[in-house]
Amino acid sequence: MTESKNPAPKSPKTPARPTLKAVRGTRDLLPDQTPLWNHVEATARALFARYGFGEIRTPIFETTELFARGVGEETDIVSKEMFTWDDGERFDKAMLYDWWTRSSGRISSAKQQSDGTFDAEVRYRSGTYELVAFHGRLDVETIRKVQESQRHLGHNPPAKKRIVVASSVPNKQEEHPGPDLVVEYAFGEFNRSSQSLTLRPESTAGVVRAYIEHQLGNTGNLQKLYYIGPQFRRERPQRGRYRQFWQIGAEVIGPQSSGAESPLRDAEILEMLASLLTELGIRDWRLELNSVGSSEDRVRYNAALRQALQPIKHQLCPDNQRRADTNPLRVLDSKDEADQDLINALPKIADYLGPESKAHFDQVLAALDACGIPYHLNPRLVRGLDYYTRTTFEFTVTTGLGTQNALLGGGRYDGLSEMLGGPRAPGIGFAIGEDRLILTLQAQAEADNTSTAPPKLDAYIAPLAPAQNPAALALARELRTAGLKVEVGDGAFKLRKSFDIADTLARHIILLGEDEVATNIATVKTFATGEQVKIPRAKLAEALTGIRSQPPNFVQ
RNA sequence: GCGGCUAUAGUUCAGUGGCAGAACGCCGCUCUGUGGCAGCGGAUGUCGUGGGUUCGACCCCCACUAGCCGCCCCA
Repeated sequence: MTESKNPAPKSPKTPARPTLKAVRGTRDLLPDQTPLWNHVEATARALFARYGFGEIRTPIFETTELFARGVGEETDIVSKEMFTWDDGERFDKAMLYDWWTRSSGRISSAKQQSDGTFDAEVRYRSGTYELVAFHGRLDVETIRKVQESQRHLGHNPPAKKRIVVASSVPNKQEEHPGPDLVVEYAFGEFNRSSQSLTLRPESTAGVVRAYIEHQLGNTGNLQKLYYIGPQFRRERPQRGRYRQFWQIGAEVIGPQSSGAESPLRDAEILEMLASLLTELGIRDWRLELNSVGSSEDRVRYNAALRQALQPIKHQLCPDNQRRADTNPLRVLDSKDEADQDLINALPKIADYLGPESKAHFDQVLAALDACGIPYHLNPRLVRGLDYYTRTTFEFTVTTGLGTQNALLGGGRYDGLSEMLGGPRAPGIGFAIGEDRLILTLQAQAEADNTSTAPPKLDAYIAPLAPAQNPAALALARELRTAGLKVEVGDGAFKLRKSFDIADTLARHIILLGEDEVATNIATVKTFATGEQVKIPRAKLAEALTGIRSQPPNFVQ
């Protein structure tokens, strides 16, 4: 951008142009990071495929209503932690006028003001007078005037003198300008073309919406779906917590006849997650497991909890006192030291499970035992989203996350599809916090003194003079075509510099001077050994492939 | 949303109410087809932004912004 054409008037102190930065809670992943991310994602994709999962990609924004109904209106996520905006047209006076003009009737009077707004109008609509005031407030005087003008035009005022006013004041209310008149303000109607949209704070609701919308249940088959993508929550950034964060998740959902409700599915998901973490090299993970029962069980338990909390409430911290009233289940989540004993003494959900829920949970545990998957029953694991039923779980780790030690979480959501207006479709799913997974891998690698740095290139081609540049690029093309990872230097570089660069980037340096180009025999030096050999061009690719070391694992 | 800590060179960080610093990195030279070591030389900053106190502020005070950590909550 040139900026000198119209220089701003000189001020004694030219204010510095603020540097543009990634917005709060978002970040860039640079090439030294992305290989690890890709490794994680590729590992997950390959593993999910072995379990019969297919990828689903849903939009990163949905209607706000989807999350309100799915995740739960009263959850913190929906009530205060989403990126939500109004997608409607801007509400202004010109738009109001346009809307009324298009929608019905004729406009009997419209006095346009110099500023482009309109004073007042009246028209018939559905048997009543409707008066539209775009400008200023309605008073009795205005209304009388309008009624007068209607009579002059030969209209009789309707018997029922209810006047609907398009108001730019959002609070709908009524006024009584006179004994025979009621003025009703209608604001909401003019927003009807707008829609509240939200960047997805999680993906399960969107996936289930897609399941319903595309009638995947009608196939009769179990749907096994996975996704990898960004999510958005408007929270205060912290370690492992970003406003745009990434989740790797999967859902198993289907009609009851497909076996979607089987405890085997719960156990399979958990076993798959254990395999994934192990395959990624995550050590010391811990599976916390609980059953929050069916929705009926939960109602009974909630009641019991409220009752048990009532007498001891005053002994709890203020936060827990509040939760005791609003959402007793969340008291169980509390980390408040002083309250722990009291909380541990509260009734356990396990004692309130109906026979079906109990049997379901027992079968999950039996399948996990058969697979040799270790788990810890945690009667206080209730989780934050409204839609969870029966099995809920969390995998935690001890390395790298500080207090944000939950690596992934999930559970069963047997009623979610119905909540979204869909068919009965029990399901279970999970979401891995990919940012946290990466942090854990990096912290582990650091503890082990191993590197998560991307592997080096196979070769760096150093032309010794600008005259060899074309030959260098031609050779690079040849080697790259053969599948080697190659960088090309520049003949303008001094040899010392070429060596320096080459050593940081690649395992081999290929020297290309006049001799090498003339004879088609390259000089190749291996940094690890210091060994230098002459290799004919025709055998170069093969030779470099042969001495390529194993690609290092990211995490050992 | 609340609380604590932090913000100085590309990076990691010292620093003092009175000339802006180190290490690493970067560039050059010693050394024109053989680097990593060593020596010598060099560049780089509106000291986060805005205001205030002061003869004088990177330093003290206030506000803002951002980051980190914790709370809330969550993956």
